[in-house]
Amino acid sequence: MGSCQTCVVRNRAICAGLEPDEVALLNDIGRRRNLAAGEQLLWEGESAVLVANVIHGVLKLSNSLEDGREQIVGLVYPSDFIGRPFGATTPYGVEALTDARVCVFAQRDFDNFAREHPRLEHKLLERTLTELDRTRKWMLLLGRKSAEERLATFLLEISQRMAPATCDTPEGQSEEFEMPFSRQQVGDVLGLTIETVSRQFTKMKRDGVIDLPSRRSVVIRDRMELEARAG
Amino acid sequence: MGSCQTCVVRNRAICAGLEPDEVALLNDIGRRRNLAAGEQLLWEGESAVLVANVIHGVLKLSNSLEDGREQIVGLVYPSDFIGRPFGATTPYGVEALTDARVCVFAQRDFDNFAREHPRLEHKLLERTLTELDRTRKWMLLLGRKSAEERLATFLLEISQRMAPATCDTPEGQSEEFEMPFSRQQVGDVLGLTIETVSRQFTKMKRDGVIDLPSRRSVVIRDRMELEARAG
DNA sequence: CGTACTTTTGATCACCGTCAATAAATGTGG
DNA sequence: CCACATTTATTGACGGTGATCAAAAGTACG
Repeated sequence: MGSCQTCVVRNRAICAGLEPDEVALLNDIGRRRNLAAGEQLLWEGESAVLVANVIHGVLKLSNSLEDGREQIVGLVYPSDFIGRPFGATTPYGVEALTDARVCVFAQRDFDNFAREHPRLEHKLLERTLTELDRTRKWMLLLGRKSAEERLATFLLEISQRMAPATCDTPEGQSEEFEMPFSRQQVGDVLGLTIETVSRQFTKMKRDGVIDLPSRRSVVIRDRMELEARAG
Repeated sequence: MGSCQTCVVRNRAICAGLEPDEVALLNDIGRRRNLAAGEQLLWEGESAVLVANVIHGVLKLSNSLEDGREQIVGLVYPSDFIGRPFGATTPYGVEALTDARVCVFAQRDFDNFAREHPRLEHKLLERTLTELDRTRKWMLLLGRKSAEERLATFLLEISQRMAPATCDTPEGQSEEFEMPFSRQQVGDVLGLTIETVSRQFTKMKRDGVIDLPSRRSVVIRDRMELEARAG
């Protein structure tokens, strides 16, 4: 079923930089799991039983209100970490947006391993700090940007995130990509309704900033203009 | 000028749980600094030169757009940690909302100390994970809640945060407190304009949910109703 | 007491949400 | 492979919430 030695994300995930014997130990306590698109891995508020690393696929982290309003609070890509170590409850739901493959650990096992391996904790700390920065930048979008600015910002962001999936360059941006999101999910990321998202897509296409060859594919025709519209 | 041994937040800040000799070392690399209300400690985008712990006072973390729109992305209270360890640039501005006292460290010194003291890194990791959870919960507010729900949620939150300042109980909530925020700053936290904030305050007062004895003081008259309005 | 700042209140408007209908894409069974 | 059902996205009409602009009231401070 695969091991850490052959893992495709071993150089980018938190496991990177561990000694071979440490990797072997981590291999023992983790196991691989496949998720179908739409399958839920963790539920908001449940006790925190497991953590995981993404091997491939895209997942969403979301918070909801009782009346059904939902906000996606994070998107998770290959090599990203999922879950809440050292905590009692999972603070958000986790659901696969595409078919995905993850490397899961019982939270207890992972916590113990982490405490004994400062190198791993350090990696996790750096990752968490980066994620906090990203999340706070997103708050500016949610609190202060218009619908057009939100969609433009979002398209620029995923054009970067989707790029490494196709080629091996760590940083880059592709002018043409498939979104792993439905319109509803784009709305849930941006704090907008599906109708507003659709109208903004149409407007940008009409203005020649982007092209929409199919439902979920986007072509950036004028990146400068898109950046200008991102606010 | 004060030392770690006599520090009022020593049992709650990241220093908690360190051995006496470790505390002494930390004492050597840090220094105290007083900030006047409105004084800026860090600027968004500048190189990350220092980190700090709050001893007393309240500070804001904020992101801005070129055109002046601002979003407060975090509020920092006594014993909280400020700054971006292990990073090149400070991702947000930090400004004192009240007169404040902080314990500052050169980022280099702090990073080195942290790497050599896993106990400290672990504390920092737990703190960062908790902060990330709190931040993500706030995204639901910014993305999906109405103005009334936002203000109600905010008042409930600060009634909790302000409580420990007056008494020694770690967890609690006071029905009467002074806000360290102007109306503009409340707006910057909630992603609303000052006028909308003011109108919502007036409405809640008119409805008997809260009372506003003075500019910055709030009395919660009907906590149940306030919770109902928080969504 | 006068000046400057903050907050409140009012009037108006625009953006985005809501509700509804249509269109397009996807899936299913004969 | 096509008819049909279902899901997803687009488009339209309309209304409400919150932003904007403007003025008045309240507060702080010399």
